[in-house]
Amino acid sequence: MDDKPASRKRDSHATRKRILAAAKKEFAKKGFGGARIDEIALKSKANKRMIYHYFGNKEALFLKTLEDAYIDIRSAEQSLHLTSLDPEEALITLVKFTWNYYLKNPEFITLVNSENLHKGKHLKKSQIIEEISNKFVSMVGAILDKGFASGQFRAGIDPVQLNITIAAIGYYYLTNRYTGAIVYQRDLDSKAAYEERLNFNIETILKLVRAP
Amino acid sequence: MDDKPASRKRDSHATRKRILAAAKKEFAKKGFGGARIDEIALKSKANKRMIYHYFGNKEALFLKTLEDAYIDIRSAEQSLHLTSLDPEEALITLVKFTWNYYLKNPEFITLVNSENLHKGKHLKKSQIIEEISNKFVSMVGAILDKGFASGQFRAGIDPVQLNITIAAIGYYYLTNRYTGAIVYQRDLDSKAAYEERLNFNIETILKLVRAP
DNA sequence: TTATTAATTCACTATTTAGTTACTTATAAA
DNA sequence: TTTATAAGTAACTAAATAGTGAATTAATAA
Repeated sequence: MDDKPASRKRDSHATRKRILAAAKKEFAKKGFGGARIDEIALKSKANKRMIYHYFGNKEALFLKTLEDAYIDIRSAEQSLHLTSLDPEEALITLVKFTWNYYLKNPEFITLVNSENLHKGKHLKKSQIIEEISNKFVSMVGAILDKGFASGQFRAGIDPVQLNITIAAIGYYYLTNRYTGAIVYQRDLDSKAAYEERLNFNIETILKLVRAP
Repeated sequence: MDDKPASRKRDSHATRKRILAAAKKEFAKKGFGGARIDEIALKSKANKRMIYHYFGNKEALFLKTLEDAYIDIRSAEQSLHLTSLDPEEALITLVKFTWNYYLKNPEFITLVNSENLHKGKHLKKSQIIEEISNKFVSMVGAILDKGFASGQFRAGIDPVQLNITIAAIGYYYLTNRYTGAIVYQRDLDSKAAYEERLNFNIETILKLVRAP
């Protein structure tokens, strides 16, 4: 009758996953310094000892959490297959994707912020990040080349600066929407506000790249 | 002869200032959660008890630190007297100022990041922020109006979105330059890199506002 | 069945932490 | 000089914190 085995009482894979999921939330919510290992143990329903058993210490756990976050966004970007689109359409898609990814994965932003607060000391130790980032930059470079060849884009646009700008205009708005709402005395956190900002961002990028 | 009084052994004003200066550094370096009151006491050469005497608790000290940071940048902006400049020149000046302020006051960025991690809970309690921010937004609005009247700028640009964008393209680059250097495998932290980015940012803003 | 391996738990520690109690002492006004 | 006020200090606490030693127990291979 019951073809599912009784839920395993010992499952290192599942335990690791639960720990990483809880760590992502905790680090994202409170930053590296504010995050508590005891809280991660509690939320993951793992014994605290297991965190040290699998990940070593708080810093190594943070690095693994951060690596996973980068792997997730980069593989999502790859699956957009932007190079097969019309160049302008490709950039619009990228701006939209970036915005929506940040919006739906707020942990990504706060993890990266926390890592930058520590001047990249954890990520520097990572083996995997450079590889997955390379593909991404060259993809945007290819879009720019294609757009220049077709006469849609102007020449000499640096793909790294463009990438940074695409990230910046979404990332900054979302990460700073709480102080922004106070400073600008405007609701920046509603569906309508999100839509307005995304349209503004698309316009910004298109005006930046279009041939005169 | 000696018209300066011998340095007072009791000087509440000086002590408050030393505490605030140390708090700014400590909160900026480690975030709210990572900052340590004992460290602030040590660095300010004040007794820890004085911190609680003058500021109440860690959260209130953080709010005061943050308020001072906002007051500083807003008053510096006011003294640019942008509205008396040619509109395009005014925007270029603002982009340059914003960039250089962030560059020379890295604490501002990390304090604001930390506050946003906590969803603005401290700044919400502030009385003073809204007042000083109002002036700023209307100043940029006035520049845009003037530029439209002269035919230099296009119509319908939202000053709040423009402000956010001007901040974003500088802020994001600088706050994320450590992970950025790893991801993009490029030195983002040199004088040449700064200059390149600032020029790119000026270009971005001008292309965004210029009349077609 | 037995031995081995590894997942898991429990109880613990040394240190750090925000915040406090109770005190001393310099300053300035009356 | 006296006295009130406020600046400053020392010693403390209760709770939290990252990290550990050692035992227990479930799964698996021999």
